[in-house]
Amino acid sequence: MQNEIAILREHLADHELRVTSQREMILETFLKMEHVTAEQLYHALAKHKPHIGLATIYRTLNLLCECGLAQQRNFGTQTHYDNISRKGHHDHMICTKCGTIIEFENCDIEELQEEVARQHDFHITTHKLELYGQCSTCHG
Amino acid sequence: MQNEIAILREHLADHELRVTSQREMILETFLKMEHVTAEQLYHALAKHKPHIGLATIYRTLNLLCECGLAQQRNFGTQTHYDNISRKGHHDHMICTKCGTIIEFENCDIEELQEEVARQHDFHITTHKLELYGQCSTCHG
DNA sequence: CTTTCTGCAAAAGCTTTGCATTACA
DNA sequence: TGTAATGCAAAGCTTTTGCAGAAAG
Repeated sequence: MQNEIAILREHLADHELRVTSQREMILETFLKMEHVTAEQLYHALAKHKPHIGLATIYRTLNLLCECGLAQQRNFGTQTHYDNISRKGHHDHMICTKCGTIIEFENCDIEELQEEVARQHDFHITTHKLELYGQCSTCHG
Repeated sequence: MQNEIAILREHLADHELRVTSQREMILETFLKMEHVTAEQLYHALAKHKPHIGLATIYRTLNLLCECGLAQQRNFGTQTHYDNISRKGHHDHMICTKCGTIIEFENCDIEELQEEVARQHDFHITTHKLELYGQCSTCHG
């Protein structure tokens, strides 16, 4: 966690932006949760003093994406934000019945992605893989 | 194309919905385009008589998703709709510099996805894979 | 002290919905 | 001739933006 805060601070310094208690508090809470929405963060921080507005949450989440700590995902109607620094890249299975989200990682798939990219002379910087279907409790 | 119209008609019949000139016209235009937005379809059909409203486009695109002819994708801010019946499933590389979208298909990746799903006792019904980066003309 | 940040409220986009009219079956 | 579909406009949601006051450097 100290590491992530350092990354954020460095990014802020590089862009002549300021370290604020809100930004650090949002990052701290973000790191404790998984594929979170802005709304969820807002509620998680509701008791915080001083009060943190939704606009600040969005602004800070965009900052986190810029410095490589977070990545946006569009599962349903709302945008989810994923921590990609600590756990490394991972992908998702989404149960379309109960909404459960299972995270997984697979190096072989990533390897094949690189191969496909090479065939098209394309340089991958990031990717998103989502499997939709039914989880074990939902397909009887 | 006759095939897709048949699929739509069957879906409509099964659900006691009606065949209309708008629905068939929207499907016909949809099949001619790639990863299209509702807005783009609306403009493509602007000259059509009678005039087709944006709400009808959205309603019909949702129908096409329900009967397996289309799939939603969230590339940027707008939702794109993909034809998944004729070409089978395919995935995308998106150039973050120029916005070019390259389509590809890779059976080996799909094979590995099934394997990962089996490990988690998960049944895949559909998936989305997007590779972000720079295309050949953008990475010098 | 200057410039950035914040919270609030208003605005902006995309998509959905309500309703009167039109059109399918 | 009854029910569903359409077009329009209004509403709904999520996200962004403008602005005056607060805070960082």
